Amino acid sequence: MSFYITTAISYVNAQPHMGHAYEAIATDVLARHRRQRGEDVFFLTGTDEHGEPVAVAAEREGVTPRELADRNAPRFQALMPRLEVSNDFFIRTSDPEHVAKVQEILQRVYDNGHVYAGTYEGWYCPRCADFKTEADLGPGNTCLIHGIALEWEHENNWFFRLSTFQEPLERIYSEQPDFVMPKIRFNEARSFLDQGLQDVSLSRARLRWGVPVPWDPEQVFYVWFDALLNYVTALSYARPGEDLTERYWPANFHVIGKDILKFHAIYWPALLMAAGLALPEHVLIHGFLLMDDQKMSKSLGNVLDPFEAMDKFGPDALRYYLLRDVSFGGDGNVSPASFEARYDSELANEYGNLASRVTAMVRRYRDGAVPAVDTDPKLAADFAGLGDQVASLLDRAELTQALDVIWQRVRRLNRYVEERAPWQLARDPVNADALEETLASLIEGLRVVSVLLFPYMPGTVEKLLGALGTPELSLSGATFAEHGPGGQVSALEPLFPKQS
RNA sequence: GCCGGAGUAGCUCAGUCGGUUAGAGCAGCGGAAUCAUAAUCCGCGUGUCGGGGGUUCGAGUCCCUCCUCCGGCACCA
Repeated sequence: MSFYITTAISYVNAQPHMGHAYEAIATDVLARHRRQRGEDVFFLTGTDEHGEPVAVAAEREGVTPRELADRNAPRFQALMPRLEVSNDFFIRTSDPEHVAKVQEILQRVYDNGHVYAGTYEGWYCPRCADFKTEADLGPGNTCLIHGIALEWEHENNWFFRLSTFQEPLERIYSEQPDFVMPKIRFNEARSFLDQGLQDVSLSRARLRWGVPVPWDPEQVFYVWFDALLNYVTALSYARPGEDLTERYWPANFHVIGKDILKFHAIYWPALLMAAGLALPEHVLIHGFLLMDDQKMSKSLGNVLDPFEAMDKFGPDALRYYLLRDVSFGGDGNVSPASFEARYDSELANEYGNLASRVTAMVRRYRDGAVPAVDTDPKLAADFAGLGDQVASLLDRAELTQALDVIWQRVRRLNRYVEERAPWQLARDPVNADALEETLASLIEGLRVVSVLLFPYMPGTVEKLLGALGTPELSLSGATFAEHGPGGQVSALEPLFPKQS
């Protein structure tokens, strides 16, 4: 069974920030979870490099657009391993293979009769070399950037017949209520659709930085059409000498931010239909990370810096925090203070310390040998069905809820330690059976929660499972066994050392 | 203006098909324990569930209305 998941591709006119990290992490959790299920996963991310804003930013800095892209794209690429993000390929839309494939697919759209020559009219700023939208007009139709009067100009463009896909799209929205998730975004997309679709321009005549239109080399494609197609083109060249398109297309999930909903929920399926390609199963929209209820922005200064956070606490702590503290799908506040509070109380005290105390007791009372005895059915009952529950929540992209049900078991295990008080049982050999049942049950419980936590905190979990001598990561193994695993526990450094 | 969300304990939020004394975490106060990263566990909440009205045996949960906040409403990546 194949599973293809993508993030949006990042625009290279700026630096990576927390929003990019957040999306990549969330997508990675879903990808790793599916691998745990034994599915054939392909996970794509990358950079979007063409278009006006890159050309403008490059000119401002006195470099070519390609130089700017070549400088910034590696920063996004380097972010992935630092975040422990397990993407299978990193696409750059300036890749020649992508460019050729975009031309091939859009030529097909043209041949299929979905493109026509038209004229775009609007307010044009000669300094910006760009048309302005209604929202960008200064008083008296002036340019907000340059303050000069705009000119009403027109440009010959190629147009995409988006309007002809009104009914097909309506059918998708009535037949697939989970095409766009969560529900609120689905409704937003549908209400957009209900207002009626108009054709959109497919090309730009005044811009050189883009994919040339094959039937009219004087123009380049509007960057969104070039960018969206990355999800398909990447499969054709990600593995040299192999075309993965048959194996993975259509995508199961496109994970994106709510700001680009329209392009993915309306334009993208229409474009795919025009090209005769299958549609993705789900478009999954996440919210924004806020600071003091405002959208994070560098100019405000007080941001939670992902690099700083990782330097101090490690990538797993950041991954955990973002998916734990912000209910996935909605907007949420993040701050250095709440990050450190979660780190101390949950990662260090609850999970990290649980691992420390349990492994220490096995080493202290049984020389590290995990008793191969039956586990406590009372504790096992509290783990019944957990793996299935997590899988079912993650099927619905409920990343925060899934993490919560796992975490309830972390807390359960700390309670169990107190209930059984192994240090008291250890004082009298008459309690040896009870002690061994307790230790075996705790090790088993710790193993199960850790396997389930793997998608969220891969590095930490691998370290812990290694110390437990049970490195198996498959989801089917995340079942609380009736019999303790036996084996040998080795020494374990604190998983999340206290920082202060 | 139209459409869609949200308004629940000091803070952050959960509350599925309307049903027993409205929940969790954090913070605070008190206690137990000592295996562990001084980490854990237990106990402690008289909340106008935004205001008002209605339906119902019964509403945070449905309907109406009002108030406040946020988002979408077409070619910015």
